[in-house]
Amino acid sequence: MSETYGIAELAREFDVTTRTIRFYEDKGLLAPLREGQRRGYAPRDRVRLRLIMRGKRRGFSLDEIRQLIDLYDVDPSEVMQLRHFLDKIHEHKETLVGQQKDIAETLAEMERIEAQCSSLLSEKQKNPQTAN
Amino acid sequence: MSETYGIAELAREFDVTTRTIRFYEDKGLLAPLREGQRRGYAPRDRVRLRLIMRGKRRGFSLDEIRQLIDLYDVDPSEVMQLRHFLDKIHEHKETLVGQQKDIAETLAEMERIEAQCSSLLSEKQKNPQTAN
DNA sequence: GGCCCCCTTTACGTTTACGTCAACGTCAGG
DNA sequence: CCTGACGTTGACGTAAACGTAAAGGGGGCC
Repeated sequence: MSETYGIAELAREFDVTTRTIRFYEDKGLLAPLREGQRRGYAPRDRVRLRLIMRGKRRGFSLDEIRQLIDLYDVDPSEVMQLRHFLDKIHEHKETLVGQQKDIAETLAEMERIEAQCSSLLSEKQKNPQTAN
Repeated sequence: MSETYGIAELAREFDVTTRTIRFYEDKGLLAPLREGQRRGYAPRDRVRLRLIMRGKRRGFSLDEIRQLIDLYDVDPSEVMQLRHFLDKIHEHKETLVGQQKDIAETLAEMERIEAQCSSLLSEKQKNPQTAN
């Protein structure tokens, strides 16, 4: 009834080990409820875990990820330094835009190589004997 | 006259230590010339190093990065398995597209938070006394 | 009761990506 | 000749991010 997930459940859903999930808790990335001894994961923990995975895919360290999660987590009604908060958001946005540029460049190069390569392939299929 | 860089020179340019550069060589990511005992880095090595840094920023392991560099490095006239090569490119492209999506999502959320936050800020500036 | 499954903590092992230190060669300048 | 900057290899150290094994509690069910 309490609408919480077990650790194994969560682990299966995100395709990680329970060890990993506990490790994240150790590092302050997750903070599940305790039902007696057991951990109880609420929907918000699932959201957090999703954020963690997304961060990892982009190569952030767990430490960086924790800071980012904290951005999501701030209760705006209690924020003392809204400006400072906005600054951090701006910073992160710039990082993201930089990464987008990086990726776009790489993608462009990939497609250049790809085109060059597949034209070569079709050429070989026409006259397989021709060296050079 | 030989147009090569010293290791320290390169290290300064990319803001890494010489140790790091030698480490990359150990891992097969760089292959500088040898001038006697010393390493001589040609422009192509600089290009490689730039690729390495870009890969790292996106969270790829050195091993993955080596494979990607090899993609750039293949001499098309000697490629035996063009198809396999194209497959790898496709794979990598999909990873990149996935990352783009990740970033786009995050950016959207950042802007949502930002808007919400800055509207709160302007509200507080109008009547600073009002709690809640 | 016996078995299975899920959960717990503690603790040591592993891989990656370097840092750090030792011990030594080499060459230019004073 | 001495110092100092720069270079070399080799070996050991370390932080991050888990894996893995040990040792055990608790519940369900047949």
